[in-house]
Amino acid sequence: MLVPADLDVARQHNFLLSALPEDEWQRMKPHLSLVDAAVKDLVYEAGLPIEHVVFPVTSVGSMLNDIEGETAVEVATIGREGMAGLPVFLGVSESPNRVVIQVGGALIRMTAVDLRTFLLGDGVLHAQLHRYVQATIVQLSQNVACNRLHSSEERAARWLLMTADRVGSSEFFLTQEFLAQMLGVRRGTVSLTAGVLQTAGLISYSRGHITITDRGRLEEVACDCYGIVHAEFEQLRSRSAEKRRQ
Amino acid sequence: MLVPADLDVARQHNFLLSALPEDEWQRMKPHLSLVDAAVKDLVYEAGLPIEHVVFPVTSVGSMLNDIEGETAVEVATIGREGMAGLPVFLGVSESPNRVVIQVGGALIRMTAVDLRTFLLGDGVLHAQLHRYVQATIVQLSQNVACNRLHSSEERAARWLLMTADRVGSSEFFLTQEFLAQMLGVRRGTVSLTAGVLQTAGLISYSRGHITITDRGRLEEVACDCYGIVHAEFEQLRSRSAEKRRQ
DNA sequence: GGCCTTGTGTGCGCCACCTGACATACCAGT
DNA sequence: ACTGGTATGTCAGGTGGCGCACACAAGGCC
Repeated sequence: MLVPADLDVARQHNFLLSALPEDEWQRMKPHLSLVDAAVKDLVYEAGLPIEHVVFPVTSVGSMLNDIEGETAVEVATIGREGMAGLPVFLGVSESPNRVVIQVGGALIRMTAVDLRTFLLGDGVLHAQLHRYVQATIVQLSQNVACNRLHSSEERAARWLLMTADRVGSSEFFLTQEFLAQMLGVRRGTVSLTAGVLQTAGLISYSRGHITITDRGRLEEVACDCYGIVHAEFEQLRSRSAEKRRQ
Repeated sequence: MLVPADLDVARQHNFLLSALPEDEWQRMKPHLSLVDAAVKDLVYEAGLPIEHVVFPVTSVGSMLNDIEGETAVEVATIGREGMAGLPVFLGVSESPNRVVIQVGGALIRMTAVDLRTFLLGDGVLHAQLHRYVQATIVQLSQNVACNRLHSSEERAARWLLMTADRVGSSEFFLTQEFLAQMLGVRRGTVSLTAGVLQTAGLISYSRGHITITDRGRLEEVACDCYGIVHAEFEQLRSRSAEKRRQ
């Protein structure tokens, strides 16, 4: 995943930023910085004031919920369709959740203070973020039901598809240990279900490098939650594209 | 649960509305109607345009997610701390979720169109709703993790406490069948776990009428998710009270 | 009073997943 | 080549909740 040369190139990858009219983008630009993030980098910590908001470019973030005495569980994924740090937009400085980088790559960063002052102007970004909040709520609510009713295999397949969408590639890095945390299951379970998927020829992996080899059949294995959440973000994307053309 | 005489009385029960300055409230009032809702009434359907938004007064709503070929699961609870119909506020006319009345009672209703035009003025309600969206996101993300990691007993205890908070009473109506749907488990499981709680003297129930008899010990049985979500909404409430005093 | 609907108790085989190891394979550094 | 860390495979015992069924009880309606 190559890192874009400058902000203007990077911007094109993020749906929220690419939808902005030129003047709004120019006003924002001085407050942005292009950063290369590595896996496990912390975007913001639970219970502490959020310093920066982040617009993923080629990286992908995970919103995690730490349950006391348990492993963390991923509650939402944040890719180039959105922004990490919604609480800042919503007028709250912190949240009980943590956001970490799940797939390394480029991202655009802005301080929480700058975002707040910028939003007072009340432009297109404000409306875009509203749509994104809605899509996030849909994703979260789908995750609630999915985690309750679907098997670890369905969820694993779904998770792989969603991540592939977000990195824009059918191969990326992730260990079984990591996937286990995302899904909220033991690594042993992942080893088992991933093994089944590999034997069936849907994916192939080795030491953290995973490739989706048969996307069509993987979609069949995944639960409908994938399609529902995908549709929601697809709608967001097309609306952004529309905005851009105006 | 008595139904308030008029809008001004009802307003006092809803945290979002009670936080509004007098002039904003007076502007809103002509567009509101006070309604008495019964259990299982539909607030809005999944996938269809949302006609009304709803501010619960003494009633409680459930945001449900219908999984194909499965029973629905409650993904969020909506009580007098908030509003049903966030998509409208967020600029989207529909969502894949459904909202139904879980505990009957009074609610204040407004058409989606009226809310949209009213919000153009950009007053206190706008800011209040932002805070509420954040609290809702916290609730949802907690539900994701909770549904994955906690036992049906912990979740049942938690759910009872949250509902009691929202109706403002330690007794209310709900059948095992209903609770099973909310928790996303079989009724047999609820019969079992509820039986344990009753034998232990924490609750007592009969044919849909349930009473929390030992709140303290019920809190011990419930998972921490209760405390976390409760704290988030408590913060929202206290901020609303602050606004009102200004 | 007798019906029917609705709410609740309960039983049993079954399976996904947990818990907690231990064993192997691959890679990097020296 | 040796070593230590990391990624993965695997296993055996345990359990929570599923799936499905049947029985019973309490109230509402005729």
